Amino acid sequence: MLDIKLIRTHFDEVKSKLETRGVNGEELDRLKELDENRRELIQKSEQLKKERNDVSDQIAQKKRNKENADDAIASMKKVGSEIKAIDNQLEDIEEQVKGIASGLPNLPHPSLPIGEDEESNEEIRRWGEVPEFAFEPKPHWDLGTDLNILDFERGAKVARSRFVYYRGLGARLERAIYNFMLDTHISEHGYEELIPPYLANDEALFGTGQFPKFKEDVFQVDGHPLTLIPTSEVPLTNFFKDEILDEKDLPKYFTALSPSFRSEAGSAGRDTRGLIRLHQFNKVEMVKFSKPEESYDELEKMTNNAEAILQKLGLPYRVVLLSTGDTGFAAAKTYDLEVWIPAQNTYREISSCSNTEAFQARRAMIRYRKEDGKIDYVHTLNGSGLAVGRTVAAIIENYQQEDGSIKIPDVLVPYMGGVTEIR
RNA sequence: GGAGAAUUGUCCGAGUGGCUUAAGGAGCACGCUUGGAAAGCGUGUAUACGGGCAACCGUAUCGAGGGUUCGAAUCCCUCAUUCUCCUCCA
Repeated sequence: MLDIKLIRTHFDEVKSKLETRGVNGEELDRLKELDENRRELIQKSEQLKKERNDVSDQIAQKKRNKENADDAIASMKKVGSEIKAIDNQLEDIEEQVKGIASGLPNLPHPSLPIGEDEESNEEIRRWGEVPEFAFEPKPHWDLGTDLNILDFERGAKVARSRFVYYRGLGARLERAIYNFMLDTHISEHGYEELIPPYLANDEALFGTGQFPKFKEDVFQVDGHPLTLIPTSEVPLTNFFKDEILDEKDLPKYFTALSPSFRSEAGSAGRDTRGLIRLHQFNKVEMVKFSKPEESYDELEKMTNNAEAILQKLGLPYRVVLLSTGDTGFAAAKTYDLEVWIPAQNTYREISSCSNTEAFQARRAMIRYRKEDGKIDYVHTLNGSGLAVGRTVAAIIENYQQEDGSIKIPDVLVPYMGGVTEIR
């Protein structure tokens, strides 16, 4: 959610910035009109309430003195119904204001390249050597199926398409990877580990920005006001929902492993094979709560934390700064980490690190008290560190050998009980 | 799932329709006192929204949302959470 006062005072600036993100300017004109209307009604209503409070005191006084107060009571009866009428109108307008305001994306940070989509994204840096194979590299779904460590057919049989079973050393590899990731973040990067709820209520999903606009992307539990989390960003960020933190407790870092559930409505036909786009996948998430003035430093550090995982795993990747049009709803600035996928001869997203500034904090009411006693919204950041399934895919493909076996990256060998390859 | 009790400010806690602008206490901050500290005394101590350059003023908030009333922390309804007992369960 954007600051309504900012929209009020810097209207044209906000409007043109949001237009770079594909927002229709007319919506903002309407919002401005509603906001003015709203403030007028608030003043009317509050003035009448003051009158009612004052006269009620007088009535109480008279009653105590055993005097007659019928006239005052009669006139307050009228004021009461006036207040009710105005408040009803106000409620209606506030609903409309919230309807528009909660659907507006965050303002883009000035450093973003301006553009409609991923075509305008800017590559920041590359790391690692893209492997040269003396043979035709196979896609991970063929390698995984042949090695009997991934079973997509049975996943589809028991659930539906886009679900998978990991088997044997495949399951162990997944577990090795996420344990390695969590251990690295908690012991080298200063994060506190959480195991969060995997279902969240509507308020939490509103807080991080999935609701009300992106309901079709998630799985909701029939008969319960709960949704399967599409990312543990939801329970991690909402951990401090409605709380006022102390400045000395900032920055605060959380990490968690969780499954993520996504309906993938609208992605029919894309990545239909393999581990890249499933309805359920494991992800190690990083979330930070930061003072506003430090949040962009924290974003760089968080991105580096995610990169450290790829580097230790020896997976080549590049860092991409998303354009205004490609940046997600809640984010002011996002770096994507894209890992090399040999069989597709391209880089594919494996992490996304964002600073949402106060956008989520305002929705979830996460604030902090400064040294001087003043209260302000924190900045929240989130990033994948990393998507575990896609990491498995990247390892299978980048570490494949001519005979179809997979070499295990050195850092994972201890987590694999000494296993150095899968064959 | 069934029965009962509870939810008040930073914390504890009083408060069954109007002298409650939420008593009292603790904590915290500042001041007085002191050689210094403790004790004592005094003052202050929430959040949101609206108005105002500001000082400040107004409105709302006693778990949440509705309702009754001129007026609700207080009465009524719905819901959430916590605790106790039963049931079930890993």
